[in-house]
Amino acid sequence: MKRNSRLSLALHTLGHMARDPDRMRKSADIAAHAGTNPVVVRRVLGSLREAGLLVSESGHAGGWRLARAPQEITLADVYLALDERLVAPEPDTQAHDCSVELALHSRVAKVMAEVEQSLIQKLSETTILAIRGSADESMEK
Amino acid sequence: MKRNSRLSLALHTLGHMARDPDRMRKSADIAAHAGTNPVVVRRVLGSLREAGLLVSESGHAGGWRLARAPQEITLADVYLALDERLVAPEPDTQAHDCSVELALHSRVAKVMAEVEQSLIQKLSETTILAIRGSADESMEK
DNA sequence: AATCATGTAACTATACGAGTTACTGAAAAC
DNA sequence: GTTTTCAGTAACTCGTATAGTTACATGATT
Repeated sequence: MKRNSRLSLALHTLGHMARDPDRMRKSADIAAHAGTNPVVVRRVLGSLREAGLLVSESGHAGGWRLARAPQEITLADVYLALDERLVAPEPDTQAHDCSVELALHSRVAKVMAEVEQSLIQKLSETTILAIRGSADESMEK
Repeated sequence: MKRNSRLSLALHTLGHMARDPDRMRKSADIAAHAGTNPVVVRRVLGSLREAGLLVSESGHAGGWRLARAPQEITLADVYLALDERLVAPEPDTQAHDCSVELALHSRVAKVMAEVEQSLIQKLSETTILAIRGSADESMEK
């Protein structure tokens, strides 16, 4: 894996879950399908659980499941749950003793905030139920 | 420094240059003002030179200067010159054997491309001449 | 020729995220 | 109640990206 992999993994997994919301999925199976590690899956899905998108259970019949109907979960929900902001939080550069830097920061921050809002708006227009291909094959047992 | 520092450094420097376009600035002075290293400055400004935004000269009266009028240079020009794309190029994940992943990729890529265009559009509305604070103090000799 | 700037290669340091191992705890099966 | 099977999590390794640094070559001016 490389970059943006958390969001990719999350959306990919929820895309599958949307098709069969009642089925419990083990992190090991999800990891195998996504080509990664069960611990990585639990970490990412753990964030989604904290955001109220998923529920998890231990034990024999344990695993992961959607916490609500797939048409009630948008790509924006997932994006926000992962707390991955497009714009770097601008590490509050020390001692703004330069007026140019101050003016620059405020201008760029404004543009970035607008773009971020625009992204969230666009993502909110698609639900995970709408993410699907033409055929249903792998991972569907 | 940390992340996004190339763009910050570039914009910051051009913001200063816009006020006094004819003055030559040495990478050492720019680095001192920005709190970084002369080689780093030359690397970043070198990209801007390749994009036709700056010119550089060697020798005694050498240094860096704007290649054209500051009102003819927008933040978008700088952003594009650095070739830093907001959206990760989606590393063309191997073997799309999963329809969900395919559908997901095309949908997300479309949104990201739109957002990227939106960002460039917004950045193009501000010139480096417009980036200025109220007072003019440091680095202005 | 001496000086002073950029240009650049090569290396180090650091930060971050994915991946991995190894455990604990909970719930169901037996 | 013991075993099995899952999630939860800490702690570590590893790969990679980028800033920073050192060193030196090249070019222009004095």
